[in-house]
Amino acid sequence: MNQEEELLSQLNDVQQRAVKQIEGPVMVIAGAGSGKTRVLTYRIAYMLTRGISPFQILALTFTNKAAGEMKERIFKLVGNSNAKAVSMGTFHSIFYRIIRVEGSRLGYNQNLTVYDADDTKSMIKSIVKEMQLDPKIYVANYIQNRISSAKSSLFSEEDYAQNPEIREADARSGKPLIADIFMRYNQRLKSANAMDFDDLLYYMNVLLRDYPDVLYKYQQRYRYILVDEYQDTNYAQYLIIKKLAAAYQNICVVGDDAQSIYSFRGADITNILNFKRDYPTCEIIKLEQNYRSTQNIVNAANAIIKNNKDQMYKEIWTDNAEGSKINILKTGSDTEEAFAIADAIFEIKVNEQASHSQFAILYRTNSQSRAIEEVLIKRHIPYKIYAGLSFYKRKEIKDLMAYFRLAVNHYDEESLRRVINYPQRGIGATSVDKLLNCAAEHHERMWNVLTHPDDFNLDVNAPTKARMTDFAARIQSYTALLPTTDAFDLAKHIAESSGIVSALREDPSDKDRIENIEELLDSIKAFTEREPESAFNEVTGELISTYFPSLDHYLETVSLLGDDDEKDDTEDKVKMMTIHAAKGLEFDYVFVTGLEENLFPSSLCVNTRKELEEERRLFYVALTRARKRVMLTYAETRYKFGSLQFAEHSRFLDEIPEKYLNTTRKASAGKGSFSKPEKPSFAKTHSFSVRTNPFSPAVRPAAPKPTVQTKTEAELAQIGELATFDQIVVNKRVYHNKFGYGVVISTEGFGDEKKALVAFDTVGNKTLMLKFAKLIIPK
DNA sequence: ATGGAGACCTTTTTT
DNA sequence: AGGTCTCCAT
Repeated sequence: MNQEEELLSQLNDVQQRAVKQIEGPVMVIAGAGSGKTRVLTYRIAYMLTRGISPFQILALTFTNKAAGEMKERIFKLVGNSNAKAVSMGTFHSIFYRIIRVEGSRLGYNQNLTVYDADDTKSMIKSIVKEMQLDPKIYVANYIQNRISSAKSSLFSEEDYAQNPEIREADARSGKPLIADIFMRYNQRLKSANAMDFDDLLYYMNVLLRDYPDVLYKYQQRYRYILVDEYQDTNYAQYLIIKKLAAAYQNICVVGDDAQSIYSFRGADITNILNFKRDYPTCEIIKLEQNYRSTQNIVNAANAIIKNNKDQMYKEIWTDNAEGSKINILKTGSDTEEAFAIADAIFEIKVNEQASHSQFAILYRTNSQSRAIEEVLIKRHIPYKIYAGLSFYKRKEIKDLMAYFRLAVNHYDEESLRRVINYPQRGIGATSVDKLLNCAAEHHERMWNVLTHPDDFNLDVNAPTKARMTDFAARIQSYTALLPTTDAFDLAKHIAESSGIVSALREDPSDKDRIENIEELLDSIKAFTEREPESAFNEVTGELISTYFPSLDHYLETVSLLGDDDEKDDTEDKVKMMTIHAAKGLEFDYVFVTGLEENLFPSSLCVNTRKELEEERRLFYVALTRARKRVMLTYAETRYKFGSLQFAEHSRFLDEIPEKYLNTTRKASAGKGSFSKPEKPSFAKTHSFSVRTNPFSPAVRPAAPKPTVQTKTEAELAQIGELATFDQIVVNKRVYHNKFGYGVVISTEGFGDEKKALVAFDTVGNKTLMLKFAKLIIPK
């Protein structure tokens, strides 16, 4: 067999079609677990074996991880040398490279800095302050969102300011000045020689729109274009692809409309739904065979997604075994939910000889992880939370990187403001403010005022001025070292001479931070030693022989990196993450937790059909992560923002046909540790009551009517029996003659000294001395 | 200038 | 509950 035949022999018929159709527009609808990555990588490998130049191939992904994995797999198929020259990466990283080459046309210079969400947020805050607006009305997050959505839809700041709908919407929301903020925001970015993430896409569009030679160049260069996760593209991405592909029309998009879960970030599902309209001659190939999950899981997931109106027809099926039915596990509280999960993990581990690493616990929101984490610790179950704070977002890392950035780009004001007095060097807030105002008055960059204070009559005292000059000189000394000192040596030099490390050494509690800095330096070391990933001239494809691993190159590669999330599969740990984070991954045993109304679906996403359908797709994604088994859990009570909330089970649970479930959903009386004999509970009587109005401020489900008047002995007897001290345990539902219904949160002490903290539905938390408080256990 | 106490605000988030 | 931000007291 030749290489080509060998590649094809490893694919099913439909996959082969998707791989072989390399000319013309192709859309591959890849159901969950249908071998999407396989098709993409084999397609590229196939093109290479057919003699297509790797320089002509552009493969776009959403995550660095996806790009990395694909690269690795292609290397394995066709060898390093050929595959390396394929332009494969995230939208942002590929366009960032092009913008660095072409940026002078946009008024940017080579040392372009990319501002991350933290940078832009702090910039917005500072603009709001500068404009003397109320930061409680002009909330940074909100403004950030408005600007980001605008840019993703290719609205310039003028478009934004002039669009009547936008003006009206902003006026109605009491924030008529967002357009002005937007304008200043862009001015600041430009003056800082910086772009935000959205700009990388926005300006790429500008280049292709306004410079026909640029359009022509990249159309000629990228004759074969592949796009992963096409359902997640926003308008800016969509249009770039469309323009680049216009000349040769060799465009292959791969995606699954059923797994579109990022519309809140501007992803536009209509891009995939309208592909046929954009490319009437396109071939549509559906990968419908699922290789991942059992029949039960596939069928249940199909049944769920059928409830969505916006979708492309497809019939996902599998040859795999029927498999276990799905378990639904109802518990009294978030803590009980966690214990039930721990029990189930233990049981499955024993019964099916599974290892911890085969389990994943998924949730809608990160905040749900804590209760689970606490219990897993108690039960000595090793776990790893994939979440939240990226390494690069840690304060000490950002601080040090700010020095790096400033050394490369003196106009990077966010970095300048961050480190001008860190570590403390006697340039306090007042002085910085003076510097800022002075720069603003003269329409000058902060850096220029800093280095020439007298030219601008900067009003600070002589010692402060000297400290400022010192600081600038220090940064300049770093800049001078850039061309000759490699990234690691310079980074190390900066870490030490800037005083960051010594400042951290002073406080023993900062030991972790020092370790993080060491870790960063290690990774920079690895960068300097690594063979350059793309030492090609982006335009000509020429090999660049004079590549030097400098700190500015390091910043270029790292500025678009999320977390390295060493997905150490070797570690035998249960994995915990949000469902969003789980997309694209698979596990043998999957717990989907918190299946409660207002949590999943989220209370913020049930107002429109589109929102609800996205939540449903999210549920679909969650289910289809599992190879062998799915366990769905929900709790009747849960702490939310510190207070106890009652919950109904999620409507999604009702959408799973009974035949795929292990137990009847109302009374989980089956065997196995998931099921608990159902005790008379609050939820049983109330969980099917009328849904609460999502618009009403009281999100919590209807609680029993507050008892204003105290009741007689006889009436109390109707409610339940007087509790003994022993019966008062955590999560127990109780009734108090004055405070009404509540749930025990914690207890303390024993016998006559025993106290209980009770969360009452109407009057909040009370600590009660049990020998005085006559608590009743409701029937 | 700096730190501690209170007020405030909470989704998901590939880049 | 917990993290972040602001403001006031030192």
